This record gives sequence, C-alpha cells and structure tokens, in this order.
Amino acid sequence: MPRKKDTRAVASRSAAQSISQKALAEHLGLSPATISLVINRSPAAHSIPQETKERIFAAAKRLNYRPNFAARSLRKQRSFTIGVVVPEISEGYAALVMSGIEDQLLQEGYFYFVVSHRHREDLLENYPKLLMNRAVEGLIAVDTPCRHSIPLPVVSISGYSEAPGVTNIVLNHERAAMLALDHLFHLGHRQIAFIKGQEFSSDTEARWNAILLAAKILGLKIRSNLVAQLEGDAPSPELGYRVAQKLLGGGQRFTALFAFNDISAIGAIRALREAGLRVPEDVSVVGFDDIQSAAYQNPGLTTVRQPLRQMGVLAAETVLQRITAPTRSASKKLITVEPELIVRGSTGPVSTGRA
Amino acid sequence: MPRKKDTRAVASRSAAQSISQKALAEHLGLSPATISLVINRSPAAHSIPQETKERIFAAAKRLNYRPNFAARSLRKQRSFTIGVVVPEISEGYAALVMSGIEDQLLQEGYFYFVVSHRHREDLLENYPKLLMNRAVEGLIAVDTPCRHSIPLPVVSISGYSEAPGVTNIVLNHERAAMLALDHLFHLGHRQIAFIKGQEFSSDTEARWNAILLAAKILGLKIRSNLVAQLEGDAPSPELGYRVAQKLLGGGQRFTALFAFNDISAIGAIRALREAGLRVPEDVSVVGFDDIQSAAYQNPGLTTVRQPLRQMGVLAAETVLQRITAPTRSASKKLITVEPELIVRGSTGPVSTGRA
DNA sequence: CTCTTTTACTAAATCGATTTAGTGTAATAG
DNA sequence: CTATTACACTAAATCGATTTAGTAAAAGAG
Repeated sequence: MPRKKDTRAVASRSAAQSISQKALAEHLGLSPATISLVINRSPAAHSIPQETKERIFAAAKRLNYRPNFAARSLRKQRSFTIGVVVPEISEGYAALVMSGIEDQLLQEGYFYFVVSHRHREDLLENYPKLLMNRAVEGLIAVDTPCRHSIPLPVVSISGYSEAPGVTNIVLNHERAAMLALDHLFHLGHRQIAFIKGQEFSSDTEARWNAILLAAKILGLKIRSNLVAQLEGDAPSPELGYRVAQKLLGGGQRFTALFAFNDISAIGAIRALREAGLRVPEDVSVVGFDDIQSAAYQNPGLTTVRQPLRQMGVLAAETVLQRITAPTRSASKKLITVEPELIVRGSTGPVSTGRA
Repeated sequence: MPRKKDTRAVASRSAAQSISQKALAEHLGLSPATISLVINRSPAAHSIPQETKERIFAAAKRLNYRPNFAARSLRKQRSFTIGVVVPEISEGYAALVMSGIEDQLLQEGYFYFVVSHRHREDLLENYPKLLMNRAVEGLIAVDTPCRHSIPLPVVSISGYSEAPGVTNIVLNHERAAMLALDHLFHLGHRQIAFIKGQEFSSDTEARWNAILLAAKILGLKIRSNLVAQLEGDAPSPELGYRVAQKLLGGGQRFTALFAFNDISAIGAIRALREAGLRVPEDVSVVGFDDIQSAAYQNPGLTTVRQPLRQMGVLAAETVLQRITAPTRSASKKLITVEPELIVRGSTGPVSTGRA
C-alpha cells in the first residue's frame, strides 16, 4: 500500500541526529584534526590526498555529519549572526527593509535575530544588550535611535545617530521634500497642510527641516495652523485619521496635504472623505515611503518612495563589510539614498472653484 | 563644554568587551565553578553565603561579565533559538504572525531566525537544513509545506502536514467559508465569483473544499466559469487584479466576489472599478485575513479575519512546550483557531436593478 | 647512502562555560 | 572527646570543534 510513499523512513534517516566529528573520525580510522582540516578546506589540508578527502566527504554525507555550531562558534569566536532592531514587525516599512536585509545576510552565510521594541523605553534599552549576550557580530537598527555607543559595528537606517561606530543610512530628505512640494506647487497648490511624524521617529526632524527649506526655496508660506503632528505609536492609519480631523477642525482651508508616511496619508484620506472632501478634486494628498498598499488605494496614493528594500540590502552589506574588514570601512559614517516621486491619482491640479 | 553630555565615556565603559568567567573568578579570588553556580542560581549554591553571592553579582556587573553564549550553548546542548520559515517577509500576513511569535519567544528567553523561501524549491529544501545546522531547537513553518519529516518539534501554521512530529495550527475553514457565504447569501447574492489561492499555498485546497461544502449547505450553485485561480508568487494585489479581469472577461455576470485573501481582493476591486463597476453597489467583495490595510480601503473591506497574531503566539507556545516537555505534548497534532467575519463597506445587498 | 624535503597525517591545547564529585574546616550531636 | 553533619568552596571532566606544532614514513637530492 504505497499510498503515503515511504518518505518517512528515508527522511528520518537523512534527517537523523547528527554525529560528532570524533565519531566520524573513529569510523574512518582518522583523527578529528584531519576531518576538520578537510571539511573546512583548510590550506593545511594540502598534503592530504584527494582519495582520503573524498572518503571523508562521503562518510560525512552518509553519516549525516553536521558540525556542532556552538563548538565551532566558541572556538572561532564568531557567531555569524547579526541583530536587527525594528520598531514593529507589522509595518510595511520595516517588513520591506527586513526583506532586503535577509537576502543579503543569508547570501553571505549569516543569520539574524529580529527584535521589535514598539517604542518602549525598557526594550530599547535592553534589546541591544540581549543581542550582545547572544554574541551578534553587528547590529542593524531600523528607524530606531541608538542612545549608547555599542562596541560593535552598527548600521542605522533612518535613525541618524552621532554615536561613534554607527554608520548611518539616510534618505536625501532635502530632495524628498523638494520632490513632493515642487509637485504640489506646480499643480497650483499654495495652501498646503502638513502632518509631521511623531516625536520619537528619528526621521521627523530631518524631514521637517527639509520641508522648511524646500518651502523657502519655492517661496511657499507654511502656516502654523496647517501643521499637525502624529501622536501615538501604533502603526495604524488611525493616527493619520485623527490628526487630519484636527487639521480640518482648525478652520484653515487647504488644497493639499503632505503626510509623514503612507499609513497616515491613508487615514487622512478617510477623514477628508468623511468631511465631504474629494481626493484629489478638493484636496491633493501626498504620502511618504511607497509601501505596497499605497499603489492599491483608491485613488492610488502619490508618494515619495524610499528605496526600502535597497536600504536593507545596503545596511546588510555595510555591517558585513565592517565586520570582515574593520579598518578599511570604519571611516564611512553616512550613506545617502535617493527618493523618487511616484505620482498616482491622489494629487491633481488645484481646483479653481474652491481654492 | 558639556554640550554632548558625557554618555560616550560611560557608555563605552559599560558596553565594553565582556570579560571571561575565569577572569572574574581570579579577580574575586574564587574559582570559576563558584561563579557559575551563583550566577545561574543553581541549587548547589545553597551553601554559599549571601555575602559572597552579592560580591559575585556586584563584580559581575562592575566588570561587565556576560557569559559566553557559545560556551554555554555547547555545554548545555541548548541554543534557545527557534527557526521560523515564511514565504515572504513583506506580506501583511506573515508579518502579523511573526509579531505574535516574537512576543512569545522573547518572553521565554528564546530568539529566532527567520528565513523566507519565496516559494523557491531549492530554498524550501535547504533552509530547514541550514536552520538545523544552526542548532535551532524547533521550527515554526508559516504557510509553508513540510515535505520531509524533521527530527525536531515543528509547528506548522496554515500548512497542514501529516508528517510525523508536526503540530498543525489551522483555521476552521468550514466556519470561515460559511461566515462569508452566509453573509453574501443573506444579502441576496446568488451569482458569486471566487478567487482561489495559488496551487502552492497550503490553504488553497482546504479553503476551497470548505467553500464547496458551505455552498452545498446553503443550496448555492457554484459556476465553474465564475471560479478563477491566483497565479504567480509575488505578494501583490496585482495578482488579484489580473484574475478579476479574467473573471470579468468571462462574460458571466456576478454580484459578489469572494477572494482568497485581502491582497487579491484589493487588486480585484481595482479591476472592477476600471470595468465601471461600483463596489458594493454592483459587486460586493469579501476578502480573507484582515490585514491592516483592509480596514483602510475605500470602502473598508469586508473580510474573514484570521487571528494571525494569536496564531503566532500559539505556535510559539506550542513549540516551546514541545521542547521543554516533549512527552506530554507530543500527542497534540492539530489546533484549530476560529475565524471572525468583519463586515465593512465592500459588501451590500444585491442591487435589484442589475443582478 | 645519507640528508633534506615532502607527504600524510596526529597529539594536545584551546575556546568558556557547566557540573559532579570531592575536600578541608567549623559547628553540632552524643 | 569523637562522630557526624553542614558549610564554603574547588578540581577536573566535559561539551565538540579548530589549530599549531610535530612525527613517522616515503620520496628526492646530491
């Protein structure tokens, strides 16, 4: 009755508990040293004849020898593991970055631990320590402030830190702000509302300064009663919804809204709609990040894209570089990546009837 | 000039390279054995006076002693690490599950490695092995088939597997299908289109069978030309968009659409709109999963919620249980979780003018 | 035929903890 | 005053690899 095929026996053999190097050595009538040299393709194995090497590889495969990772790690003082600190796992933002990090790290034979601090002070404080207890060889912090300096290569994405030993990967905020404002400006918008990021978000300040600069260059006035700030730390459009309501309640008219990120833009659109305003006919909305669902809003969300996946890849490349060639790469403190404006349906020319 | 505060010196001291147990022992004039017993709060330390214990703890803190993880891991034959296998990191689905897993694991002192196979055969084959090489103590597979049996506790979420040693966490598909169909049925819908999942998705078959069953119970006919299947493996609404276009092109009218997941439902809505159909006036749409952006579609997406976070927590609890109390929990093969219907704006009564 | 070099390995130290079986001293029991 | 028990530790084996220094035998040089 071969209904369930006989994968079971085969599998359980091939996946059986691994034997030790010593056992393998005894089985072959060799010493563990020899096994080690051959398995690791050490140059010291040059004098070992091909035939013996093949015997070793064959037996290793047949007996399912897998070097004990802890032993190897202990001896070599390497863990081949990186720690990744993110605010949340559930956000489109962090997920994209992580996927870039993963690609790059696994390719190079590293694994990574992820921890998410959800902006809790105690976790922010403790997680780096926990990761160090686990002997990670480097840290990637995504949108996370690095208070203490850490005796490890650290790469920070969007969390600009002056701490020594930190390489920062940041977006060209000036260009990002200019892309968005210039787009709105050329559509005729002069009354533009802004949603700033939360205090804790490391991008908030830089982005805002860039907006101020761009506005100045364009000769655009920013009214303080058209500026509101996200509050709360759930990664939900709800926050954008609330802050947009506040803006609407302020009484000051606006024909365009530049949100801190796509998530809040999505919430804001809902608030606008509920207030009877059409997007983009009455109010144009620009988001930030270009998370996946931005494209599938109705209308599609015009947004400033951050190359999130690429930033993840870059971060991984950079930590590994700093781990394997500490001196040469120690100097690079700042890596800038470029934004891109993605124009979709949520922005349009200012309507003469209303503006 | 205390502009930059002096966190630097303090930090670099407190985060300095850790010393070894032996060094700590010498510093205290004790033996490493004693340090170990005290630090680990071993019962064998009962005879050691409180004063000495405090001396040890104080020195450990002052000299920044951190037990070497590899050494401890080697000796105890434990890694306190779990492997998590997901199809993609970028999806709302996996992200929510992972966040549940993370919570639970970190709480219990475990870390986890994530790998994403993107449905590539070679990675599906290799990643479990790589994880085992890293000495993970258990595996959580999210929406991922387990071909081979693995000599480790395995918990599978939405990837039903008969392999020995696998605990399956599955949604009550029958109830899920019934919730959705019953909702549509009571709104008057009789011409319902369906988007099935991809072949490779482990949920596809079970969900479809449940739909067939629910339809039968309700006395609902399913027309084969109103059934289409997702193709391609990118986690993007694009797939739903394409398949909905195919359904529309089929010429057969329908007043409702039940999609395989929220992502494809979102894409499908766009296709419907482009075809001049209004949602929900002309076509009601039901999604599946309740990912975050479902609530912030316009209109909000009616969907069958899977308790994704909870499934992650449950999976983590279960692996840990199986690791720490192997015999007692080995028996549980199946854990069922319950869906919930979330009614939002994308479904409405069938319109008499058009149906 | 001796001396050097190469070949084909191995012994043993090491990485940094954990843990078991003791050891020497002090206190208490009988 | 001896026997026992409790106290306060420690020596040494162990986990499973890696790696350096070395050895015995064979090959090659002169």
